[in-house]
Amino acid sequence: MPKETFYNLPESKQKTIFEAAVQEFSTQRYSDASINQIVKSAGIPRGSFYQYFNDKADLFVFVLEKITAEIKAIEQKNMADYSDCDALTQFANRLASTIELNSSRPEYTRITMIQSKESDPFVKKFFELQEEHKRAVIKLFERDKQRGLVREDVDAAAVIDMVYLLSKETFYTIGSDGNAYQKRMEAFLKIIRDGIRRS
Amino acid sequence: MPKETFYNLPESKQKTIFEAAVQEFSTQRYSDASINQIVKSAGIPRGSFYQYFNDKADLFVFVLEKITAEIKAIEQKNMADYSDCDALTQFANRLASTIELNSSRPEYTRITMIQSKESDPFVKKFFELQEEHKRAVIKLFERDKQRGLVREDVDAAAVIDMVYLLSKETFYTIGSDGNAYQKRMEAFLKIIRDGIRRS
DNA sequence: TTGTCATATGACAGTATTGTCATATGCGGT
DNA sequence: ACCGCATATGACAATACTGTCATATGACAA
Repeated sequence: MPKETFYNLPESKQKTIFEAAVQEFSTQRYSDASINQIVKSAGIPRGSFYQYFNDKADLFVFVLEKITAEIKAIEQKNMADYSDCDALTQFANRLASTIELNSSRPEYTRITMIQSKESDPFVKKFFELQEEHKRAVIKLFERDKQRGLVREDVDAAAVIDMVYLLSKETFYTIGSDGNAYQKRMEAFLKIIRDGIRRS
Repeated sequence: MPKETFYNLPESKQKTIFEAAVQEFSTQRYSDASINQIVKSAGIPRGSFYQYFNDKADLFVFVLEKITAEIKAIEQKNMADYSDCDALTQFANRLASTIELNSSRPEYTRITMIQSKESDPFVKKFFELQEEHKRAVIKLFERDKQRGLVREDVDAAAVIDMVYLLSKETFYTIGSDGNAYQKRMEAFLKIIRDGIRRS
């Protein structure tokens, strides 16, 4: 948590520091990210930084919480439009929300891409698929099975893990090009859809 | 390439240094790996290291080439037994060779796991699916289509990318537990198989 | 004007890294 | 016994990083 002094700062200065941090964390892994670089880019003295934040971890959490909040907001918004679709479509759509953010704030998604490769458990936990979310999607699969869209024997958890993993990695490698991502994921999803469909 | 002085060393000492490097690269990413740590663990003075190798990259290439050669050897051996299987089975089997190595030399697979997350392009290129391999597997898919095992409209390249990606990531997250890996990959492969099968 | 207090600042200590280099060592041949 | 050469060695320079701390600054209140 940033110190009180940070919140006492004029908002413009808060933003300058935040943006400098975003810039650094979107190009360097957490462990490689340099406070020196951030203060230089924000144009504040090194000493001041430690007046605002306890340490690098403090800043990192601050930045990531702000970003994940934005992603969640977009996800929520998109969720509504798809509430009647099959489980796979809904899940894939939720993942695609990141792509939407990519057009307005590409640095945010770059942070996701870079930091999700960090092995430090402290960083890792920000990028794990929440068990709670997973359970919700499994429920959707149950509904699909009852509807007769999906075969009874399909391992829903495996499908979810698969799609999550494919999406994350595809996004990581293809990165900025939202169209290419969508196209590739469609190819993957087609195969999976055919694999779980009731014939 | 190691310098001549390295190869002039008694083999036991060469091995000691190699093992020390394996130890370091199996626990630290390339950029974080420390020559200091390696020479300490090998029990040689820092100056000597630079007598044997030009720099860290030199050592890294040496270690990785040795390891990939071993993996390839196991792959070749396993290939033969599966030459009549369908493309997916053969490809999955080839990937599983890593698992076999895992039981005899778990450090080697740990290197694969850790270093494949490195963003440095110099490191990255060691872990890319070779285009040449990919083409070979696509040919196998063509055969499967002719045999009537696989639907004509299936995008073979997508299937390969998918399986490669899933395998790599599953191995990375599950890691040491070969059984769990196999089980998980079977769940994934079942879905894909059903997705590409000719009904 | 003076005093107080939050904040600003950059020098500093401590630590780690890589690659170089001058010198020491020891072995093989003469 | 001696010489020369390949190799062994650790001190060193250069660099980068984090977090701390004593002091400077400037705003506001009395």
